[in-house]
Amino acid sequence: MIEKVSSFITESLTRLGYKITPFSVQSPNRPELGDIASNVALTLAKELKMSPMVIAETIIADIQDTDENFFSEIHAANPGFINFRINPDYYYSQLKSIFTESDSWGKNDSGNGKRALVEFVSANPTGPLTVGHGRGAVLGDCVSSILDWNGFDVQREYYFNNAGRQMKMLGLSVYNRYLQICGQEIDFPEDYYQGDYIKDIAATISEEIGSANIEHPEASVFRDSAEKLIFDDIKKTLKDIHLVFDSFFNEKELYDNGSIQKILDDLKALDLIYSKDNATWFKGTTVGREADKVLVKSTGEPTYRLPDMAYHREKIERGYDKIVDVFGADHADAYPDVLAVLDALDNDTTKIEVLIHQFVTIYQDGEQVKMSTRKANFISLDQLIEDVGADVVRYFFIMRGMNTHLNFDLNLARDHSDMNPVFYLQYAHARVCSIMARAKAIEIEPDLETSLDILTKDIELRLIRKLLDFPVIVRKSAISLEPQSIATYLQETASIFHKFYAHERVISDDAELTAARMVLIAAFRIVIFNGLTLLGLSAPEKM
RNA sequence: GCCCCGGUAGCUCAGCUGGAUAGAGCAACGGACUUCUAAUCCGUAGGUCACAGGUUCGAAUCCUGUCCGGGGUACCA
Repeated sequence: MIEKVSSFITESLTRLGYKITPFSVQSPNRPELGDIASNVALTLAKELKMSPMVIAETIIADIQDTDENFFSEIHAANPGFINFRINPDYYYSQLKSIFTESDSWGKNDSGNGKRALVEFVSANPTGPLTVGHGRGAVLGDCVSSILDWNGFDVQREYYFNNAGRQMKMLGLSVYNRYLQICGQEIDFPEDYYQGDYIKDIAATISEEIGSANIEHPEASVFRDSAEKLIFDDIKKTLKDIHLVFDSFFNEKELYDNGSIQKILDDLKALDLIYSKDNATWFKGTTVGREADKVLVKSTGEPTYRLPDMAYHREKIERGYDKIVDVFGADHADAYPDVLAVLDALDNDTTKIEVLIHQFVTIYQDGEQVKMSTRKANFISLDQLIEDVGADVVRYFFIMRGMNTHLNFDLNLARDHSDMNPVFYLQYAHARVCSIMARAKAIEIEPDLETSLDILTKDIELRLIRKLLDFPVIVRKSAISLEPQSIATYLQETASIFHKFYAHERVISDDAELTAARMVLIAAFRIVIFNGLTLLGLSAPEKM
């Protein structure tokens, strides 16, 4: 609809010989002004040295010439806006197309089947997923769905590293707990993993092997069992939050296939690395970065940056058209180095889009809970899901913009009452299903042959217009990659429906009106269902 | 010090590629269940959009500076 109005204006400008400058076409805040408004005359005023109102009138006169009964009214308003009123017949016909398209209403093919890779979570198997991981998990999943709805061929990938220093520490942490279980009095080192899950793993190992490995801190059983048990736990958590990855990528591959070495070789060929203090440094400063960074430590181990670089190059080489990374704010400083190196190595980094989400702060009983995998006190994502359910967790994580700090009030989330905004959406769906079930029982079903021009009440037209916005919202979300916009839209749409419900009856003695409203609510059900589905939320038929 | 995010109603936050009178939920107060689900709806009240400049016909939105809060600034990931 917006596109349609937009092209009417553009055609008119061309006919009038006006220069085509960027202008807005949107629905105004105040509905009484019109269905669609444009500022085109205001933007042209300076260029044409004419009064905006005069320009507006000129354009209106010209547009009316090409009118195809699409507009019911066009008028100019101070200081120079053009307000359009759309013929309700257009809305009625569009409403029916919602019904026809059903499950695919809202989808578009602007992605044109291009391949997109979304990398997220990517937690190493050193402990259970935290609430912080949860935000990235849900965000990444919803972003993937958004791209999917916009016609991309999407792959969800989890990147992990099961080697290196962190894993070594994990093995030793388990070993030390194992010693304690075997009855030895030792001081558990402060910089080891403190969580209770380490004790559980140690206990499991002790049951299997007894005290056989007391003398063998380096025995692979500690590290390997820990990795396996923790990864199993992570995968269970992902499943519980209804998240399915298409691929898990092990950093080890990058060593095995030589791509890490290749980054170093290529950088060396470009004279972008040097040795200092027995370590290998990247010349960040010569490519515009603030500081040089170590890529290979004096111990010979790479820092995390190096495999990240190799991994991103690998992703580009795999041929994706769009590569999305979802990181927590703690990674914000790392990715520019990665991009800088890829740029220097002549890779197309415009394909890479990095989404940074701010931290999650958990409040419990009015008190802030600090989270750290290494320390004992954190609330795992798993516990959270068990507490409040996957739908609530998912919704809480995407209902706020990703770059604001998220205050997650546990007590509120646990509250299964009307405080919980997820239920507002789900209740709207359950309600509409209930009406439809009731209607079906008396053999009334939505019928596309129904004449809809009886739907003239303000609340009905508001609802129709809102429903028709859904594809626009989906399309916009592909640009912002911000699932919150979908959530906000659904809240607004559900609100209009609830108001409609409270004031008007669907099933009544008026057969004509009943039939028309059946089409309306069937269309609403499709929109709310599709929106919930897009966000990975369930759409219950009863509550 | 430097970098990144944020500062909008009592609280949690929308709105931010500039548009017409700044919105929602919760909390407060007052109403609506013999009715298709009251997990809902209606009403009242609540604002120097952190502050100061600037750009513009027009700024919560863009620019600069200041203040406050969070995060980052490792040969940890």
